[in-house]
Amino acid sequence: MSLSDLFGGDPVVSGQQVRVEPTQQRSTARLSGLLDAAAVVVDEVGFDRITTAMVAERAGASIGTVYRYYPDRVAVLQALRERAVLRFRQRVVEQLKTSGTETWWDAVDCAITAFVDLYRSEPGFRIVHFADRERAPISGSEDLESGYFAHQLAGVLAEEFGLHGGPDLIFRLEVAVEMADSILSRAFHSDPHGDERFIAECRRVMRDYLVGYYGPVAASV
Amino acid sequence: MSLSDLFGGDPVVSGQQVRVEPTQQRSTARLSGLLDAAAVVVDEVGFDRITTAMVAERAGASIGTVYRYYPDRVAVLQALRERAVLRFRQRVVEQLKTSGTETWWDAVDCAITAFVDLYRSEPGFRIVHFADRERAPISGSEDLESGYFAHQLAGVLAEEFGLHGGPDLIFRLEVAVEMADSILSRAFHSDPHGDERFIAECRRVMRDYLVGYYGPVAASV
DNA sequence: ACTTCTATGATCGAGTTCCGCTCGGTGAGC
DNA sequence: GCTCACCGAGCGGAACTCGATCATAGAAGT
Repeated sequence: MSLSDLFGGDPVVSGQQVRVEPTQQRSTARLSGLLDAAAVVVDEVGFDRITTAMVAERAGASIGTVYRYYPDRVAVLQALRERAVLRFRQRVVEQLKTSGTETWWDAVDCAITAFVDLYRSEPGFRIVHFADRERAPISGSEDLESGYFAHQLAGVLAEEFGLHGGPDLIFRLEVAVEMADSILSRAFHSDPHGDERFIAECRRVMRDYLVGYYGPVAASV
Repeated sequence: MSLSDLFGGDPVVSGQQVRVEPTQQRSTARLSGLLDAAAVVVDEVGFDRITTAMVAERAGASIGTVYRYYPDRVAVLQALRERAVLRFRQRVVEQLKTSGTETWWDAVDCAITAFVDLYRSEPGFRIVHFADRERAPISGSEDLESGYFAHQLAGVLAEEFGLHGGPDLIFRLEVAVEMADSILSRAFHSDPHGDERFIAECRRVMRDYLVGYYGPVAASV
């Protein structure tokens, strides 16, 4: 169970994301082009002022092309969100490899950093956010992005740093992810670069919360 | 500065909420009837599948009536949210009066309880949530519901329980409110009655977080 | 290899449907 | 009778469809 396995792959949440999987080369470019356009437009006009026509025009495509790939307006934004989350995971993996990761806190800290970077660099992410509660299926915990991510992170922390795994760890991590997401969302609400006070407080809260259960960082079990 | 002053009144956020303030008796009933209908419908079909026609029909009114009171579709949902938040404040005041409130923690605990009650009893609140980040003005902290509420709560805690007031207290309370909102949202996502594990964890997190800054509950100051 | 040739993927955009919202006309309250 | 409240057909615009048209990959022929 490598890091790439844990953090790669499709999110569980995705209903049928695209109507037709593109096979030709140009269409793959179209698809990502549509999402790029959607990202820019959603940043400019907001979540519910965005129209399919805007996205199409910005991407240099026609309306029909948008609907070839996405069943409706919101599906486009959902896809945008999912792509961003995928990039988040990749960034976490990247940072876990490069920076020396010795304790479980280093890993969590990496995730927070990646999250912040994502908010800063990914257009539209401020709007679509990390988890979409609205149209997630109302069943198990893993159907939520936070739950899914918590699940994965629990795997890493248990395997790589010997934290005691199991449902308790997953539960606490899900709580942690929810908290981090909300504080960081707040940090970026009024400040495109992220209010450092909230970001710092987020790290502190995460650390205190998890240390409370899993002991000081230095002597992780 | 009494409790009722602090928690009553209109939220700062509200743009023009209603177009015309109703003067006759029946129209007041219509207005709340519209919100009741909106609450039920939004629970059934979700935030962006709800149509003004649905609300009108469910309330036994016509389209025109909806638009007499609310400028657009989202304003209805915003009004629904604001009414719910108002009820929340009233509930907090009520509980602060009835249950013996001796320490600052009692007050915070009351707020959490009221929040949980609100999620349980207020239709549509699961969907419209506590704070509406999307269309809140992007400026100061008090423009957000969480910031506004934190501000008020800070006033109470400082005045009534002698906590050291000022911007730091407000900041920490805003972080606390954001965390509580997210954890409780999660608690109610898949369980209409609220997952007790998340609710309990919410209390614990709040307590630990605030105790870290303001000392043990027994010896407040 | 190099060129057709063709099945199918991809694109387009006018047209349809549906929804948000207006407004002039009608009824109810003071 | 004067104003407030209500209605609902109708308008504009956005979501979404669908058959016609173009592009591409890869097979078949030379």
